[in-house]
Amino acid sequence: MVKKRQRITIKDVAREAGVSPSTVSRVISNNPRISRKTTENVLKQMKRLGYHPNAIARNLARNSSRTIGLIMPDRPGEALLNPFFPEALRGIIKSATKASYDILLSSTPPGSDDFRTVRELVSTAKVDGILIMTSKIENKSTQYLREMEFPFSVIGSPYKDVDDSNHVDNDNMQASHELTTYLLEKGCRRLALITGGRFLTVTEERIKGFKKALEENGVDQDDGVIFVGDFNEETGKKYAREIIQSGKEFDAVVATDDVVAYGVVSAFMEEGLRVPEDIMVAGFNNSLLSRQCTVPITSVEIHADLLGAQAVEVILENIHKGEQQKKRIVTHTIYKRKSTFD
Amino acid sequence: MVKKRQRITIKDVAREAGVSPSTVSRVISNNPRISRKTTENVLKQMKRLGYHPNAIARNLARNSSRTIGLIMPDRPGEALLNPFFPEALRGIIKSATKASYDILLSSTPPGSDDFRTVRELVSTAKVDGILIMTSKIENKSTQYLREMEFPFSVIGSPYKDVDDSNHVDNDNMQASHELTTYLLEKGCRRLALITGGRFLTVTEERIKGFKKALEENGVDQDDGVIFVGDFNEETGKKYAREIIQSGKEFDAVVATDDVVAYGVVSAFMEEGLRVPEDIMVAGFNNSLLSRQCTVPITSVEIHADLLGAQAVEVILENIHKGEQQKKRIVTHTIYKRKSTFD
DNA sequence: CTGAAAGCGCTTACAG
DNA sequence: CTGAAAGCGCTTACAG
Repeated sequence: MVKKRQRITIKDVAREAGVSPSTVSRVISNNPRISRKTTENVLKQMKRLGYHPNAIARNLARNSSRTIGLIMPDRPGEALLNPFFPEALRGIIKSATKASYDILLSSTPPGSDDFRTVRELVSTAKVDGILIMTSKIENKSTQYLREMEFPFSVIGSPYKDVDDSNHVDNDNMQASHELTTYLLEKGCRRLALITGGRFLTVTEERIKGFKKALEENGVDQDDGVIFVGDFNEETGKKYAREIIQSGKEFDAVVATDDVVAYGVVSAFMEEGLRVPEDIMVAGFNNSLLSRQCTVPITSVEIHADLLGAQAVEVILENIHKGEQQKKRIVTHTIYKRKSTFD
Repeated sequence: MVKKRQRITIKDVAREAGVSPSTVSRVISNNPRISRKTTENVLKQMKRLGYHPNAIARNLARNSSRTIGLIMPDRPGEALLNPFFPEALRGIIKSATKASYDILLSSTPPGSDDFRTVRELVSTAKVDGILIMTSKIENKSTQYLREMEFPFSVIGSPYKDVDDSNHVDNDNMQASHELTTYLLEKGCRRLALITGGRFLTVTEERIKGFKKALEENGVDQDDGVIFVGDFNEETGKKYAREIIQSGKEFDAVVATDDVVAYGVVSAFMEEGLRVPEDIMVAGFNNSLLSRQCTVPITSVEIHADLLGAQAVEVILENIHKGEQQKKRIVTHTIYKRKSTFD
């Protein structure tokens, strides 16, 4: 058995300092009504005894945990490998730390789902707020949290046309619009867009931006073709081949993730097409891959770390002011590279 | 303000079920001494009232948090981008979930250090065990945890020749030995090894394995040159150029991380060398990059997810049996690819 | 400026 | 098989 060290409590400090536990407690929480002399004396004893307040007892008494629960992407396997995740995590930790909040990585058991985890976190009082990293259009969890008036925020856009409080996202329509416009300005006229699943809000937004740019530039909608796939290399390769075989002489491909764009470039090169000379390619997320592959790929940086940091701040405001925050937008940046002649 | 929902407590359930709070508590914890009839009745009331035990109160009473504190790599910025991290995290979460433990991502404020975070976690009783993801040779934190007899484990090898309890690692010497032997069997005779900093145990181990393989195959030690650098592409490029300029006709390079190996390959190709025809290259970590770059790179898979999962189990055994576990070894696998003619 | 007391919501020996 | 009581280590109105 682990040796039971005798925990030093507030009572021990009180006894040694010759004051009451209440006073010690007030010193801990910097209550200004305690005299300077008493404060110093108590602090001295705390130090001498090596006292540290027990967070759990404090949480119980205060009815708050100073902890934010993190709901990770559904399929951690894949999602964790996307650099978006660690970058967002970094922002989350940074913001939480600044406010002295901890992050609880709660565990969704296999066979279970997010919603269950969310309810569990709320009902057991383990956390003061919940940060959801998925961004499906449908979301029982956010509905539930809203009903319970429990502080939360979502990275991405959880629902369409319903309500847009408590989430943090890029302006995906605008980003897609800018990227497409940039390609049109480069002279491209037949563009393909490869997206993720249509159940993702981000997909819908990027399609809108893509179409809008075509329209504004007088490009026939039929020359803007949309392919729906997954966030992996295979999707890129598959559609690249389709694009070649279509015989429609595309001159640009926009992919919704760099790994997809990478697959597109690879397949083109295998088939003897040159990027960017024969066809331009651009992606999203500005990942390591987009920077380091043979033909560096133009890509939209979405600033995942800021998304994470802002999401935490939304929760904190929700906790402290009880406000359901409006949607917060994080800026994006297009990094222009060789795959589009830059 | 957030609406204060009246929390349903054990007392409410007790009242409705016509029993004492003690009995309800026993039902919650599946105490077998409670009669079947009482149990059913209590469960029914719990359900009817929507009761969920308060984890914080429970933790205080039990003097345990059922939470494991995770100490992330020092410089989260860089480290989080290494795929090792998310993969290990996945294993950690999986193992913790299975045992119904939560993970606390504790925040090391900037300007502070790991050790401080560790002490804070221990002294505030926020966690029952600590998992350290860094693996320096020197480590105040592990010393401290050992002295306090506080359950912990480390991924990697924290110290040399001192004590080897409570950590989980690959057999880095063996892995390096195997990889080197494989290259020697391919006919290579002048090998370069590019490592990370010498303060890392993994560096020392891989150097040992490298040298041992050379020795066993009667290759002159002078033909096995060691370069010390960082875990990035630049290191690879820099030493690749040195290798070319040395005029020593190297025929293989082993890099301690795929991103370094990638830099090596890039620089060689820029200089007109062919990989693998002119020189072979191999790396460690079997990252996406090693699989997806133009010349796929032979790499050692270290199974980061298993390292994470095992690290959690070591902590759990430490918590429950009080045993300082011996070192646990996780297997590795060499993936042979084009960069070494496979 | 400080203390006595009640309370946060559980658990668990002890007694029956 | 079940209950009354004490306790986990804090916080915080209330009173002075």
